[in-house]
Amino acid sequence: MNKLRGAELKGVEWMKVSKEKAAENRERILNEAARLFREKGAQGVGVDALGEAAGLTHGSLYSQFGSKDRLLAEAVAHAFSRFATKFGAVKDADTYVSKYLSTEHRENPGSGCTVAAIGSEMPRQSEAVRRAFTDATKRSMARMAALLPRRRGREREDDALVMLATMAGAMILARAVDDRELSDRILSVSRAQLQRVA
Amino acid sequence: MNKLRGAELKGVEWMKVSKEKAAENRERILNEAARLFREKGAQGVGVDALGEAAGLTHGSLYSQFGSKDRLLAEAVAHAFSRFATKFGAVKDADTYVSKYLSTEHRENPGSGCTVAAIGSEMPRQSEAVRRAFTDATKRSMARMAALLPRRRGREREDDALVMLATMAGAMILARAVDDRELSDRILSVSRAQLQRVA
DNA sequence: TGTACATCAGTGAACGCGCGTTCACTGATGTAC
DNA sequence: TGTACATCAGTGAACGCGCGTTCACTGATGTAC
Repeated sequence: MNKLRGAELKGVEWMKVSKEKAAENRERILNEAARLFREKGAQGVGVDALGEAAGLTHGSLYSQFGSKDRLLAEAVAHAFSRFATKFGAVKDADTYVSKYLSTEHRENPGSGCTVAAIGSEMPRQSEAVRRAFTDATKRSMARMAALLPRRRGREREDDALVMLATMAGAMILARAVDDRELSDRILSVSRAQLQRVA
Repeated sequence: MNKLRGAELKGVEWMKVSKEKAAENRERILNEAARLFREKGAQGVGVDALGEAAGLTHGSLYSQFGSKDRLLAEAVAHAFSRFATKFGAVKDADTYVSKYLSTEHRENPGSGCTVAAIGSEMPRQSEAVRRAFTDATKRSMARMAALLPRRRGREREDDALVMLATMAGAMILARAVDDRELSDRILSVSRAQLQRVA
């Protein structure tokens, strides 16, 4: 029963965690939650599985976050942020599109775009979760707009919004269909069209 | 306890349903399931609620469909089909885009596009459900392609796929964000861009 | 510096609840004669 | 056409299970003196 993987250091059986260790645990919970929610959906993963993935019991989630819903809200923000980091080095829209609409991204929703992974579940989420999602979406828009060479200001943001919608929609469709050929085709024709426009 | 709304005709308390009545019940279950799954997600609605919405008990779902999953598979096909019917009279891509990317559609997921409503839940569904989704997606592609004036054959289908992806992605984003202004903006800029292309 | 003790991250048992599914039963329908 | 009975759509109680949450407890950490 006593797993304690989160605190198994120095070989002792049990050890109350220091503030530093608690902060590490929190980060680990967020990383695993951000992955699991994207892989299995908000309702597809329970508090036991979330705790276990971080090497802790479910009770620790309540110490750190208070409820599953508040963990979800923080995990959504975390997931967006981690995904953005993966694209931090990208300096042009073409590269962004290629990377986003890749088979590598399609096969790995757990480390991928949050919109593509759980976008259609958002209307049914709490206010806190939707606020986190909305704020992150606005940041995505601004980041995408910065990569677009033509236009400026509001119109550039408009273009960024349509690009984000197209990429997310294409990835959702590509992951949803049970036909490899069609899935590949959705990715490649969307890539081609976006790179023609950008 | 004894509700029997599905069979309350002629004022009698109980009456075994005829084959005709059973077929009507089946249709009613499918209509309600197609609505509820789109409104609440595949995991967001249970067999009790599904039965009750059709005026029956959950047991009747098992007589008719055998399991919740098989009902979901049939409901997905049904939902796509009913949505397509709403667009049956549309004769050009511009009108289709306007109707799809409308606030009316955004506010009514239960009678709207299945991709927009539960698209990102599809990768986690059973083979039967995904097959129903995939078949319906192919039909959507063919129908959309038929509305596109330029190009032909495979290239026209390619354009249709990108349009479908953009519309679904835009609707998912517009429904997900907790900011009316941004939501309206996503719809209008996507409409503008698609009508420029089509 | 050493001692006494409050703090609080994490544990694990327990809770009420709703889930999907099973099953014995009901009784009008629909059919065999 | 009339009678006897098999069929089967739908009922409702029961099942085992996993869910999110609560809570008394543990014990090293971190602090007050």
